[in-house]
Amino acid sequence: MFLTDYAKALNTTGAGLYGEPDCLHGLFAKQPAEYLAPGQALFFEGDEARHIFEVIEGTLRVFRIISDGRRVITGFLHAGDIVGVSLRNDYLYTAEAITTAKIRRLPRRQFEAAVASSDGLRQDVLARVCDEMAAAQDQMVLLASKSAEERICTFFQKYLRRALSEGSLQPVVELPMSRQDMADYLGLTIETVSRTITRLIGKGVLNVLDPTARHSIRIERPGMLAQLAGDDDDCIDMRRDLQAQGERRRH
Amino acid sequence: MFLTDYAKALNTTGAGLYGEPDCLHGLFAKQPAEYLAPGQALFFEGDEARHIFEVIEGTLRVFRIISDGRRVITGFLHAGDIVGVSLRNDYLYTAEAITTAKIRRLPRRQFEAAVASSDGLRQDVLARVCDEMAAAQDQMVLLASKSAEERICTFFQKYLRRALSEGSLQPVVELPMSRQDMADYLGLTIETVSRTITRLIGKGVLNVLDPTARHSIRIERPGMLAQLAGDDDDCIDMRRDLQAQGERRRH
DNA sequence: CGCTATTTTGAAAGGGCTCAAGAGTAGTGG
DNA sequence: CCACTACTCTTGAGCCCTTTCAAAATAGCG
Repeated sequence: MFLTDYAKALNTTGAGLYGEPDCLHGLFAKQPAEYLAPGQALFFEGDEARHIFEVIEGTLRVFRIISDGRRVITGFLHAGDIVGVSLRNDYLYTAEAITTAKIRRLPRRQFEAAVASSDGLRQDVLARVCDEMAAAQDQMVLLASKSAEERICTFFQKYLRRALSEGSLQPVVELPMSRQDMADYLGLTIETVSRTITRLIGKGVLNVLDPTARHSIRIERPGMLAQLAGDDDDCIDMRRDLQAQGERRRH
Repeated sequence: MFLTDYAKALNTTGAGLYGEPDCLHGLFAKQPAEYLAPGQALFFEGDEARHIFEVIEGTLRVFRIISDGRRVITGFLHAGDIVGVSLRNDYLYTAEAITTAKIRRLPRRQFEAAVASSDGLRQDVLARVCDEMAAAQDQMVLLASKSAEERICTFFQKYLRRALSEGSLQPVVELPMSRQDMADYLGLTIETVSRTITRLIGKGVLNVLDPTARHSIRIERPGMLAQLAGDDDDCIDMRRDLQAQGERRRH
């Protein structure tokens, strides 16, 4: 069975035999698509991590349930994301569809065989793991030090950037997730999220397009949003100085 | 020059030629040791990530300075830890010695060549990256949802586990870092850290061994510490039920 | 149109933060 | 040996932001 799997991996992924692009997307391209209904889980925390998944369409939330029953969302998955790479035996979290989602899956062994046999795939995997770690770091900084307003603005700014980089001509972010999802992701309560957004509307920073569609938000003042997000990069200049000070102090 | 590096990598690491153990530690073993004084930086956030490091002795803090000048510590490094793997072009954070530290370094290219040529090394790298992601997840959960007391207890518990697994016969944790370091790591202020520890001493959970050495802490009631840390695992049973409920609710 | 789920809004309480001062601990040099 | 200084840590009081609890408003859906 092991050998069969391995052979299949070599056949379907080709390891370069078919001249496929050396990227992960190509690996999944030939797998059948699967669909998840909103609220349906892709896998559960604690389950044996048998597959790696690529998200083709839709959005998923990745979360853990803690002892008091609350939910902590550690990230969202969007089209193009791969989930399950940086895991060992078991899934560390549950992944659940927010919208209807289209995904493809690959058995772990098959995935690993393909990656082991291709430099290009290895680089792609490494790059994605690096991005994942960078995102985790940013989230730690956000949770450790930012106010509710800064968290919300950082969140919107991230989605605004995504929308613009995907060619959107208008500064409008479509948020598939609920206010509760945002709260669980940002380490806040739903009330604080709601209140903060109301306050941002009051300041003229953003606006809800249509009361009917509270998930579409137009950013009226992107510059102000960036400021309120509170990670101005003009502090980089200060860092060396601060650290130099620290060293001087210590000696 | 590229070829030289690559050849050197193959020579020194052997890719199995010399039968070295297929682990990362072996990769670094032949590099010269370097020493860092307390407070000295190993590298700075934003620097080009030219090397991978292994910590041989001592403790380092890994942190970022945010725009308002505060410091967010995202982790500590101890003997046996490798730093710099899950990075791309630049270091995302500064790494700085807390105690005198002994480290070894390997040029990035050399490291990558060695890893590319050895299945064993690849597995080791993957395992470490997985651990790093798991730790980041745990930290996000801690920062998003735990009270000051829970954070402190979680922190002590982690160090207690480490001490016991390293063969310590007494429930004593030696904390090389300052209260300020703990605060910046746990997303609290130094005052809150201090007050919380005082309160825990009052409850009889722990004790500071010697006023002279405030960094040595004896855990008087490990069980109570675990409870107060607030991540009882008896909630796993509930998770399925809760999630099943969620699905029922949605349909 | 009526029901349910989600979101918003309000008032009160609490936990951690800020500001400020005090205590304990090296390290230095007379 | 002790005064002096610098630094870390502790303790105290008041305040502010977020949470909690409660209810109203709005949206989604059969």
